[in-house]
Amino acid sequence: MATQTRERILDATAELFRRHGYTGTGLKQIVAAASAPFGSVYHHFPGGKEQLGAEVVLRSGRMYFELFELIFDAEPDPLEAVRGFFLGAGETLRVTDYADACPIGTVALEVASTNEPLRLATAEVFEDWIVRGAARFEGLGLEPAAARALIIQFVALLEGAFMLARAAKSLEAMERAAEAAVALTRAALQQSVDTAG
Amino acid sequence: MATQTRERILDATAELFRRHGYTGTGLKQIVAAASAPFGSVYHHFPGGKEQLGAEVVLRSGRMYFELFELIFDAEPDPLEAVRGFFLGAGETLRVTDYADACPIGTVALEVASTNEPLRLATAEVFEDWIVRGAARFEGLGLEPAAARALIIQFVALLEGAFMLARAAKSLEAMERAAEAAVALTRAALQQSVDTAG
DNA sequence: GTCTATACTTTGATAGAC
DNA sequence: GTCTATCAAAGTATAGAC
Repeated sequence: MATQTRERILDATAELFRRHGYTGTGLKQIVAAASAPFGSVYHHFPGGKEQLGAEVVLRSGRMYFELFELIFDAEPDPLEAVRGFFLGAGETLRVTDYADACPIGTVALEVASTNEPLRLATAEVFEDWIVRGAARFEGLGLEPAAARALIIQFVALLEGAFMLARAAKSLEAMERAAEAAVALTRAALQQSVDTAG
Repeated sequence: MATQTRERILDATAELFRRHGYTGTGLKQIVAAASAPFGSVYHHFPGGKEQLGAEVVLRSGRMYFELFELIFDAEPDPLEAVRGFFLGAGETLRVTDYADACPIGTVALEVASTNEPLRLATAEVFEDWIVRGAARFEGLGLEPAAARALIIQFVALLEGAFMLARAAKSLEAMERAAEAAVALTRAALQQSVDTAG
């Protein structure tokens, strides 16, 4: 079915983007990994590689935020949820030999100055994470500005830790990032209690 | 002179890596930007693009750490130095229309799973920053483990903030990263005083 | 030794057979 | 509508003129 081919192409592209980035991933590589004929890329994505890339970025962004929500729904203690999210990302990294990190981060740095439609797609994903993540922290009593600041610091720590961990093939940076995120969250929650009280 | 050509090639490559990344930068693009004949790349870098890339990564790593030391030598208050370093990086980003970030970060994510010599070069740079940065914080009274943790968190925050800032073409993430770095530093210094006292 | 011309591969994209 | 054959351009690398 056509939809299945489309799905396979999107999945294969996301996988390849994580390992090789946007410019490092060829359309021929993609159709080979998706077991699809070459022409099907342009059938399903008339805009070519750029359109396919943008859809993969947006789709991956949604999937990662769902994972974030899953963990925060399951863990009542926000500090433990924060720790669990970072260490879970680290565990995925480790079991895939430090290959499966965030497909958006790599693409974001590559295209920021060269491909405006794709830059906008990465910016949209990050802003969506920030807005929806901030809403969660507001639910814990944080002021809007404090909640937004905290989630921005999370994303920066997470993406930076992905970079360091993949380069070193070590979880050390992810563990230190987890500790920083927990400390920042604890301080923000404490601050909100002090202000309210 | 031969050395000048070599320098021009290294400078041009570093500049292009920041904007287009490793796979996105072609050798033809490099020699054009450096006003050098094509053959001179292989004359000065017999290992081709890979050797050139590794040298650029190591060289850029040294330059960025020198900048870090310059700022920390000039500012006696460590909290102000931390803030100044992050905001200075943000200012450079802004005046270059969010193009001139860290040439190592982009390359690091691209090559982590595809080019082992280059991955090792990026890992070497990050580890060098961490070791030498930690030495500075130990000088302020931090335990070795605490100093190492703090500088790792800095680098993660900085690289992550570069990513978010370039995607959004906004300094917001860099400003929040600066605040996080200052807060983490303040807490670490306080902790070391408490322990010593 | 500096540089030019070229070889060979792979890229994104398209036209047209079936 | 699915897929194959092919395009022009750009990629890295090399051979050889001067």
